[in-house]
Amino acid sequence: MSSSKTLIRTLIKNPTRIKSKSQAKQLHAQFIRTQSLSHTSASIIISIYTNLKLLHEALLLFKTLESPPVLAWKSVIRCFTDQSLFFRALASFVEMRASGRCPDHNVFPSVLKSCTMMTDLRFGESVHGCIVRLGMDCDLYTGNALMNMYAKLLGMSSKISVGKVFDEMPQRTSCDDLKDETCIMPLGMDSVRKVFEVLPRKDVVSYNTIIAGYAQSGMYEDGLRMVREMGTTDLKPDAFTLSTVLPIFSEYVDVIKGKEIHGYAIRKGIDSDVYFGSSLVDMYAKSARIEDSERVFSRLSRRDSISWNSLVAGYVQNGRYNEALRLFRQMVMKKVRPGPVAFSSVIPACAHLATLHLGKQLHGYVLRGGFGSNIFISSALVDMYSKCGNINAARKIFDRMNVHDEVSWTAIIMGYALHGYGHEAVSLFEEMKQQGVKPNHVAFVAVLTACSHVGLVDEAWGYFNSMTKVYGLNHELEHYAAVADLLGRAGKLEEAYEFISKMRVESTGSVWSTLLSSCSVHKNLELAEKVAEKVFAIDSENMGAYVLMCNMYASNGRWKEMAKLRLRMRKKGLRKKPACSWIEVKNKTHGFVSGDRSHPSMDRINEFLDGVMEQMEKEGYVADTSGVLHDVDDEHKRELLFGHSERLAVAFGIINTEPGTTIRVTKNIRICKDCHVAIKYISKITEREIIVRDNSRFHHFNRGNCSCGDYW
DNA sequence: GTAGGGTTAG
Repeated sequence: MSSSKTLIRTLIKNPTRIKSKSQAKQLHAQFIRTQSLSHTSASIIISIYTNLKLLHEALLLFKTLESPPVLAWKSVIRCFTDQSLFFRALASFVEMRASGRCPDHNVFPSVLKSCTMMTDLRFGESVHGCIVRLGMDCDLYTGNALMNMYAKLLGMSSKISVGKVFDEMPQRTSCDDLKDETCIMPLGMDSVRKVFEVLPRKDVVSYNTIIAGYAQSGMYEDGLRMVREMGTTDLKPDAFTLSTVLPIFSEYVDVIKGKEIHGYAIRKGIDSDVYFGSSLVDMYAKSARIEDSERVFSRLSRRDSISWNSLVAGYVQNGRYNEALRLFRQMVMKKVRPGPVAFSSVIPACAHLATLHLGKQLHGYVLRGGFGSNIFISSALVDMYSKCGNINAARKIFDRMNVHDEVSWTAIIMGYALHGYGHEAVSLFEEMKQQGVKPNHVAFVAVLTACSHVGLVDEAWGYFNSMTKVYGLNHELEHYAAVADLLGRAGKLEEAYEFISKMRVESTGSVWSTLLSSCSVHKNLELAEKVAEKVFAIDSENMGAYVLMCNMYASNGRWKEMAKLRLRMRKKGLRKKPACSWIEVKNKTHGFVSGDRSHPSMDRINEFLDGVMEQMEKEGYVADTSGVLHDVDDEHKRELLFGHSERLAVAFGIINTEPGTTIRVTKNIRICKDCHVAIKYISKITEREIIVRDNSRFHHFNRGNCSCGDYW
């Protein structure tokens, strides 16, 4: 190497010439040996150390400088930012200003990034003031960083910490120009737009930043407008642009536009990008094209935890719960660590499948991973425990949460509603409002469902009307359905019929079939026939309606009508979905199909049922065969009843668990009336708490009673 | 200096 002065001159021009860590250390040693380590040369070495990520060495050398020049300051600030030590980066910036050094345009991108990461908008605004005063608001990199900061911080206004950095700064009085600077900025994306317009030259990053800002604040049309504007310049969309734009089409469920982007990405060779790949998997899944998601996922050259989770979440969104769990397991086996988002995606799969043991396992993972206080996960857990039949565990998690939002409130309210504790649900709804949390559409579905399950007609009307009058929410199909259900259950069948006929949204087969089942409960065959025609007019293949009508004809002895209806079913190729129930015993799920005697424990089950039957009859049980739709004699009907899947599952549970263990059974269709009576007796005779989840709610059987109060 | 996946209902 030539003389130190020449070396310095060469390095100032191109400090990246030093490529290895040992080279940098050698250079440093050489300067010390020749006693030529001036302020300038030290700064250059600091900057070289920073480039090579030698944080410790850079800081040590920095500390030896009495009055560090700008180059040294900016290296150190960048160093801290790169190492995610954002507070220290900002503290250094304040110290630098206090020492009278004037920052150059290389300093601000790091400083602004630190403000963004510290979520301190006030500090960021004062830095912006500083930038304007130094005339650096036209600098491309600085402007891009400013846009990013405003987009992130103004978009999350409820979560930002105002002036946190200043308050913690020990020497804050020595930096007056920062402290007093307050920019009065317009809110939200307007600030970003303003910065964007000031920039004399824009690059791809400028466009990407503003597009992402619009996309993340839900201003999709403005985002897409910027993409078009970008097209009129000679700047071309890159991987960043595309992975920002695709989620807009997921939101719009516009698979045509999404596919166009996919095609463009293939032509540009961007389709293998991990970020873009995850957006693509998500876009196809949200457009109900899960096979396309699978195809994209299988072709990804590299997969990180987000790309895995995009497909897991996609499966859940499309109701493919077992596949979601399978993929999640596969991901863990491949040593890809699931983050908090992965848990909040996969836990709902357990909720839908009612697999308590898997849900509990995931809960364990969550706690070990330190995600116990994540509000998304906690809400999902509340829902999972309640759907798996354990409302007490759900309540415990709810009570331990630090903050409750409308989603967590709704989860617990819906939980109580489904378990038949309608009054508790209604009072929680009131508590939510009291605490200033505004109920949304789903919260109203929950509270109306609660009213419906316990027959709170007046309260339900109050809530239904308050939606539009107090909260400015539209009535959606689900709200109409809940009220119609409520009227029907309460026996106000004609009123319910009128209500559905006058709904302001298009009715569906399911709304009418809810009323149909009320007609069946209240034995109103005449109205049922009218309602059934409504159902078939909308949905001619509605199995539930066929079965209900067949049942009603059967219980009225109208075998001819029943046969006609069955013929109609057969012509359409419809087959009755077999009733099945399942139960978890020792972490294994056992399924039972009505009338199927193939389970290996069948002999023991029958032996148990025969024994318990004797006692039941002593206590006054009489088989209610009215629900059996077969045209056979009563003795045969009784036998058919005893083969019902829920009864088999309950019996299996009792003979395979310790005395006193709670029995949890899940059934795919509504629990049968006679089984409901029988299980009440069984709970009393065996002294067991038995919880049956059917397709609409939970029944807690205890000491001969059921939580539904026989109102379901 | 820029990007992707999440909770409640149906």
